[in-house]
Amino acid sequence: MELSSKYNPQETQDKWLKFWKDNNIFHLKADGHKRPFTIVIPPPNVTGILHMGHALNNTLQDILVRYKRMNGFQALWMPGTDHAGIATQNVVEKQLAKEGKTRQDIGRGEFLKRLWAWKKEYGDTIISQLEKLGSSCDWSRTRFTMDDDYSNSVNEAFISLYNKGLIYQGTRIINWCPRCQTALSDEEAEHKEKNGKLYYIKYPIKSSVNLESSVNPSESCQSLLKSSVIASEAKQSFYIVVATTRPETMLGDTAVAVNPADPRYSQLIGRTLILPLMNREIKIIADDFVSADFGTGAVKVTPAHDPNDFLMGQRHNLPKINVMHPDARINEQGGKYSGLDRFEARKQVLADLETLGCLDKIEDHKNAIGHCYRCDTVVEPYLSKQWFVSMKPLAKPAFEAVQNNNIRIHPAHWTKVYNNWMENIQDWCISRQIWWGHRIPVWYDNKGNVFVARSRYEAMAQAEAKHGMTVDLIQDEDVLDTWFSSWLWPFATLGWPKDNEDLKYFYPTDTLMTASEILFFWVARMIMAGYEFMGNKPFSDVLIHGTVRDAKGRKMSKSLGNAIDPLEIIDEYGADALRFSLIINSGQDIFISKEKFEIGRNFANKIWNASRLVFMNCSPTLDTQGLNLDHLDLPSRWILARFYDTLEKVSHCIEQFRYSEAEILIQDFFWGNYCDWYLELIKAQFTDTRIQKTAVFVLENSLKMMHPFIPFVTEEIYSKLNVSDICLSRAAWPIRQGLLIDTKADLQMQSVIDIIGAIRNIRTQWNIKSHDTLDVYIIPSEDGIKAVLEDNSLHIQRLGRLKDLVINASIAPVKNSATALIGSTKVFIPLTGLVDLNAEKIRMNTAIDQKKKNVDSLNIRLHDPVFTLKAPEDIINKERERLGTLNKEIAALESVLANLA
RNA sequence: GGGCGGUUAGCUCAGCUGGUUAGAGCAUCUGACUUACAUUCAGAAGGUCGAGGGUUCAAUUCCUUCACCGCCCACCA
Repeated sequence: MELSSKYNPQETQDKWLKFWKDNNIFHLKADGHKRPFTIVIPPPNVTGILHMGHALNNTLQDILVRYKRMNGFQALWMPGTDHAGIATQNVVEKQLAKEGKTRQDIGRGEFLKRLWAWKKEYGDTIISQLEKLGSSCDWSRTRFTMDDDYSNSVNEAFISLYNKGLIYQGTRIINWCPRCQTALSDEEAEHKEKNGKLYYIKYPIKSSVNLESSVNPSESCQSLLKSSVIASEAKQSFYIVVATTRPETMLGDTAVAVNPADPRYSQLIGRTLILPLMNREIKIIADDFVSADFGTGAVKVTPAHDPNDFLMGQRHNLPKINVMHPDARINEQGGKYSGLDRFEARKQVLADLETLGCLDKIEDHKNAIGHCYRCDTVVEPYLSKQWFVSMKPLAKPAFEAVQNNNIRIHPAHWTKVYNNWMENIQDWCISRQIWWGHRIPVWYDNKGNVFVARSRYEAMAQAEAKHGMTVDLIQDEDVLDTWFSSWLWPFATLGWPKDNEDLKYFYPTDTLMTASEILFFWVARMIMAGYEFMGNKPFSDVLIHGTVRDAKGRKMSKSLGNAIDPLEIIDEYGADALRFSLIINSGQDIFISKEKFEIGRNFANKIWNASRLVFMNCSPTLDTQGLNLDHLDLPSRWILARFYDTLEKVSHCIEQFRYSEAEILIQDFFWGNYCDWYLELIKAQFTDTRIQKTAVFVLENSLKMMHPFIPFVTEEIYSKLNVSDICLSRAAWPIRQGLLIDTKADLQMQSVIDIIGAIRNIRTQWNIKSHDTLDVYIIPSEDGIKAVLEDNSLHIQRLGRLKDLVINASIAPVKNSATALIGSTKVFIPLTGLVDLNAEKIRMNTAIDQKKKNVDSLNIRLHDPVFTLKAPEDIINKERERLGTLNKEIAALESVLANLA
C-alpha cells in the first residue's frame, strides 16, 4: 500500500472520471430486485457554462444519489439540458449581430441551423463540466428538451390539453418584450421597483353648450380653456385631470373612467372629453375598478395598452386602439408621433402637453415596472393574439398534493410561498414569437380553421375530412414557452407518452433539488404536469437550496464581474475541495469567496496524509474482517464507537437534507477524532496488528462515509486498500455493527483526553518550553478512572511529554504545583520556581468562585417549591446531581488551594 | 400594498421538539520537540444570543410589539 507524498487532485480526478466512464459505473436499468430511487437534474440551459449555482445544485444531488446507491437503491440520476428558448435565441442573435446581421436577414431555416450548432457546442460543454464536478449521472440517458422524442412529448401534452379545452387562443393584453419581440408569461416579467413619475394631464371637457362647434382638430387646449370661460355658468370644471405613469399611451385612450360613487365626478359621467394631442372625442365612463382616493380619482382608459383598461374596455365596449409597433415604436395610430420610440414619444407628448397648457403637474412616484427576465428591457403591456393554458384546473391537484404532504417542500416555509402562488394562479401565456423552440402543433387553412395535430400529415388528414378535399395548411408561426417543455421533464425524459419499463420503474421520481428562483417557473408546473399527464406526483420531496453569492452578498453574475468560475476552482483546488467547501458553507444563501475553498482543499489533503500514515505502517495484506473488541485497547474501542456514532448521525443528516451539518460531523470525526487523537495515540503502537486492523478498518469505512461528499480522493485511497469492490462508487454504505461498539469507551477516553488537555493547558499557561519534560501526579477520584488512566498512562506520558507519571489515590497533594481538575480527579504538576504561586492561587480562587456561583443558583432553584413542584423529575434529579458534582469539585479545589504554599 | 426570511464571538454561520457553563470554522494572540500533513500541531482570548413586553418553575429557543437588513409576490392608474 502506498500513496504519493503529495496529493494531486487533478490527476486523481482524471483517473476516476475515466474509470467511471469506461466501466459504465453509473448506468442503471430497471431492476425489480432493487428499490428505485430517481433524481432528475434541473436541466442547465445550453446558453452558457457551469457557474457556482450549478456546482452547488449538482453537488447536492450527487451526494444524495451516491448515498442512495451505496444503500442498495437502484439510484438513477437523469441528466440533460434545456433549450432555453428566448435565452438561447438571444445569445445567438447577439453573435449574429457581431456580423451585422439579424435573424430576419438569414431566415428561419438558417437561423435554426446556427442555434443547433450553438446547442451542440455548449450543450456538450456543460455536460462535460457537470462530469468534471463528479456528478454520477447516467450519462447514457442524457436528454435535451428538443430531442425528437421529447418534442413528441411536448406535442402530446399540447394536444391533450387542447382536446380537454384547457388550451385556448385569445386576444389579450400580455407582457411584450419589444427587444425580443415576443410575448412573455407573467412570471417572465420581473417587476423592479423604480423611482418614476406620475404625470397629471388635463383632458378638456367638451362643452355641450358653447364649444361644440368651435372644436376642431387643430384647436389647442389653451384656447379651449379660454373659450370655455363662457361655460362657467354651468359651474363645472372645464377639464378633468387624469394621472398616468406612461403618458405616451394616451394616444390610444378611448375613455376616462371614474368611480360611480365619487361625488366629484358623478355629474360628469357620460360627458365627452377632448383627448389632447389627438383631439379625439372620448367619454367619461363609470367603473368600480377606479378608486376615488388614488391620484385624481379619474383614470385614462387605454384598452390596448393596459390589462385593467382592457377589461374596462370590454365592460364598456370601448374601441381598442393599439398605438405601438411590436418594437415599441409608435405606429400610425399615434398620429404625428408615429415612428418614435415609446420613450422618445413620451418626451414629445409631455413637451407638447406642456405647450398646450395641458400638463397639470408631475409628481415623483415609485412603482414596479416589468422587465424581460432574459434581456432586462422594460416590457410593454401589449394587446395580441396568443395561446394560453387554463391553470386553475391544473393547479387544484398540485395545490392539494403539497397541502396533504404528498409532496414535501424543504425547508417547509417555502410551502407558504407555493400555496400563495397556487391560490392566485393566472392563465399561462405559452406562445412565443421566436424561432428557437417547439413549433406550436397547430395548422390553419385559408379560412382560419384550426387543426391541432401531431404532424402536418395528421393535420392535413383532419382538414381533408372536414372539407372533403385536400387543402393547403399553414402552421402556426410561433413556438412554445420553453417551460412548456421543461414542465414535462420528470416523465418525458423517461419516454412518456410511450408506456415503457423505465417509466414504470423510475416514475414517480424521489427528490428534486433546485434554487428558489424557479419554484414557479418549473417546480410548481412540474407538479401540475405530473398529475395532469401521469396521474401521479412527479417527486416526493423538493429541496430548495440557497443562491450562491459573493462575500458581499451580491448575486454572482458576469456583468458584476464577481463570479467565481467553478472550473477555475477545480483546477486550482480540486473538485472535491469545490464540493466540500460549497456544501459546508450552505446554510440559506451561501456566501463564497475564493479563500473558502481552502477548507475543502485542506480537508482532502488531511485525508490523504492520514491515509499515508496508515499505509506506511500497516501491512498491505491486512484483512479487516473479523475485527472484534476482545482485549482491544481503549483508543481503538473509542474510535470505533465514535465512528459508528458519526455514521448514524451523518446518515440521518443526509436523509434530512442537512448536508452542511453532515460535513461538519464528518470533519469533526475524521480530523478531530481519528487524526488528532487516534492516529497520534497509536503512532507508537503500530506493531500491534489489532491496532493496525482497527486503523485500517476505520479508515476504510470513513472513506465510504465520506465518499458521497468527496468522491475522488476517497476513490483513490480506497482503491489502494485490500478490498473487493470494483470501486468505491459501487461499494456499500457501512452498517452499524453493535459488536464493534463499546458504549463505555467514549466516557473513559474522554478522561484521558481531558487529562492530556489539562497538562497541555498548564504548559502554555506557565510558558513551559515544550522540550522540558514534566512530572505529573494524578489523584484519581475513583477506581474506575484510576484503572483507565493506568491503562493509558503511556499515552498520557507521551502526548503530555512527561518524565514521570504517578497515579495514586493515596498520595498527598503535591505542594507548589500547578493544578487541574478533571471532574474530581486532581492533576498536580510540581513547578517550583517555574510558577508564580500567587497567580496560581488567583486562578484557583476564580475557578472556585465560579463554581460557587453555580452552586448558589442551583440551591436557590432546588429550594424553590414552585420549581420542585412543577419541573419534571428527571430535570430535578439532574440538577441535584450537578449540585453534588459541583460541591465535590469545590472541595477538591479548596484542598488543592490549601496546599499551595 | 401583501407575504416570507434574517438579526447569536471581529467575520461567516450551527444551535432540531424550551432544561447543565451558548458551539464551529475563519481571522486574532501565544507557542511548536515530532518527516503523515505548515494545506500542519498545541494552547488562549473573544458573546448582557437586535430592543421592549409576555407565557413558563425555566426562554437564544414559544408568543407579541418595535427597529434594522434581505428576498418574493402584486393591475391602484
